[in-house]
Amino acid sequence: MGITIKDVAKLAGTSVSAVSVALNAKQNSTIRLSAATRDRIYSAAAQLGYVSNPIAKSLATGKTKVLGLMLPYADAFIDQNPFCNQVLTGIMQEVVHSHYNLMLYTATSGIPLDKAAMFIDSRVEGVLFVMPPENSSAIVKCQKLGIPYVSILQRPSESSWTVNSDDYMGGRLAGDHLLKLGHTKIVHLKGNPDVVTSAPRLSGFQDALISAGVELPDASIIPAGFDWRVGYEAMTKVLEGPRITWPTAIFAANDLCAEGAIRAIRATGLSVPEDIAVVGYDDTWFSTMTQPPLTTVHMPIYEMGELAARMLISRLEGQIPDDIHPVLPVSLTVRHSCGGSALTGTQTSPISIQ
Amino acid sequence: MGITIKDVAKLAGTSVSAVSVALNAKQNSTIRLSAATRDRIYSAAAQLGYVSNPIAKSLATGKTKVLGLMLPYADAFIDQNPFCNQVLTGIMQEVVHSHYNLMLYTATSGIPLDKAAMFIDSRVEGVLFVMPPENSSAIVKCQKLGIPYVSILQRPSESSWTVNSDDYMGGRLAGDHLLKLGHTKIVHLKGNPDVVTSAPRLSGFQDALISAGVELPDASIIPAGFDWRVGYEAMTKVLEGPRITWPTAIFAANDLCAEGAIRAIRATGLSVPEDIAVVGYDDTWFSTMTQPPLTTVHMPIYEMGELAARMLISRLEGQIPDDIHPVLPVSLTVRHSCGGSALTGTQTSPISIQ
DNA sequence: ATAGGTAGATAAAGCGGTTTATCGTCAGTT
DNA sequence: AACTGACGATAAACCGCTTTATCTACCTAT
Repeated sequence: MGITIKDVAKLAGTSVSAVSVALNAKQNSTIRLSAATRDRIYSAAAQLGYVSNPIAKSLATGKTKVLGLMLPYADAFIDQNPFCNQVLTGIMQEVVHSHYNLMLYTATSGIPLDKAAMFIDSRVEGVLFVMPPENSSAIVKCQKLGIPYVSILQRPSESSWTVNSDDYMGGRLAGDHLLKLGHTKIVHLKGNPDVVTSAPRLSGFQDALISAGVELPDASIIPAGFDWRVGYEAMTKVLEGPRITWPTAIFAANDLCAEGAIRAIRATGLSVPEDIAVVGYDDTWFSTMTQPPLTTVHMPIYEMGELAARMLISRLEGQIPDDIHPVLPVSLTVRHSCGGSALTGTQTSPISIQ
Repeated sequence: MGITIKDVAKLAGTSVSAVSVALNAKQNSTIRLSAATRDRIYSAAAQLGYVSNPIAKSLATGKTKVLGLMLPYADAFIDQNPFCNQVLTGIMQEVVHSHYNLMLYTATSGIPLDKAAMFIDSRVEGVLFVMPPENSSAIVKCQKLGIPYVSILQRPSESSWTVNSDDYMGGRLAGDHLLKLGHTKIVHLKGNPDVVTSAPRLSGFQDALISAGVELPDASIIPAGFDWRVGYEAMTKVLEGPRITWPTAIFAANDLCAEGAIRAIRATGLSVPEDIAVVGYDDTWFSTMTQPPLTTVHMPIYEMGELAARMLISRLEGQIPDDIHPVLPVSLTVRHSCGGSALTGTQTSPISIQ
């Protein structure tokens, strides 16, 4: 503990500058060192077990080698939505293999947004956002301070680098699949309107039906959300209507919502997929856990995390990628919640922007 | 950007030392400032939008106000085990309300442990470990460097502060519950042997049976683990034996394992709880998701995260709590996987060490 | 013999704060 | 009138590292 560059210099019989240069293996330094001096410094450092103080280094260089990660509202997501965990895993994978560390922050209830934004003052070099709210004060702060950031699931814009997946195509795939299985009375349990994925998923779904000449009345688009409870409630309401109005298929906002719908369907004495087919969205580990396992739109969640982290890091290193608004392709994972097991394997989105 | 304490001093017409003292509201400082000077400094700082540079502050004070969190092996846990997410949420709750920030790290496959341990060198003031391996190099490093740490789910020892829950009692509650329902042929799907919770859960379970005079043959203790796949496989193996050997109840390593067991039971054409009752362990959100919802031992996971963070922070602030090896009480959450709905509500562990 | 160049290294000035030691000034004592 | 303290504030050292400017030999070309 407490071994500084000075101690190394003293033991090696050199100046601190020499030690600094040697240990950082600077190639473009104006300082030149003989091999002999280098070796003396190396062995002195090794002997003392020297490890450089990153704080001091940061102060001198202005670089902290720390990335920030802002996860959405804790109660609702981190805990109970596998999506966030998988994004986190992807990000971690990339971070662990880099020279950066990750500072974590969650927008928690009870904490004023301004305080949440303060974590940026702890001198992160860049920030990753997951599903940031429309006018996130944290994002505004980054912009004002000129701190680079990349958002996962945010509407692409001039000022932000974003990583998204092809939600429109996801909706389309879900619709096409159900149509192919012969369904025409389909209900969409719509996602939370202030999450950017909700609208394009609906559009894609609508277009699929339109292309097939199938009508989608407004009454078939039910506001729901991303956890199972709202899925349950929305579906229950649907099934409270007269029997003739019942759909034969459901396109749910996500897998959790689909699970809620399935429960509601079961509670009415109907079964999935025999009476009503259900398509989910996300394809996290959870979608294999439902009864029956979900046919669902696969999002490359892990990859989105990885890519966002990679983009941020390369940006910090001065590189600018070809595409700062990548949209990753989605596919359809067919399991058992829609029947129609004739279709096996996954069906990939034709669009494959990487 | 780049507004320093010097700028504030210049504008306020004072020295930098005055600014430093004023803005830190030091009460025990030898430096005294008049109210007038204080005000001039405050308004100068406000006018310039000054925010102190935490890096420089850290270098000067030797405190970084950063906590480290080491989560277990990413592939296996973060992603797919709700346990970790809930611990994280609890930790976050506490951290967000403190003056500390959280640096995240995961032991990932493919990263040598030594490198993983390096994140400690980024000058965290203290570290939280979740389920650290027996001889974690990161823990050894903390000990060597004198960095305080608190482990969640680690065997209590002189050298470590730990937070655990009452696993023995958990096993006991599970056993008692099944016995009360009349079961005598019970199989335990045992947890991974290198996770500390596995052994005490088994002991508690065994003691429950012994107290009731019920025999538990070695063959009824099946090595399994903490994800659904191993639960499925273990259960399948059990059901491959002759019908007479089939148990009437299962005590699973955790909820995921229980889910696997339920699937295996279903796959054999039997049903839960009618043919075989199943008790899980953890009681995360996932345990309400299974069919039927799990009767399970409730661990205060969120609270464990909170408590661990609180202990670490108070330790860093020089306080020593009464108990540095707290064992939180568990309880039994009765749902539907064991039938016996006569028993409702939860049954709390008599032991309640806080 | 002298100027110029280069290899090898060092001294010292930051980076932006904190904190100790020091310094006037003015009121109160003796 | 000289001494003591308290008050209010400042200068300067320091935290550990980076980096620019500087310096000394020594070698080479003219």
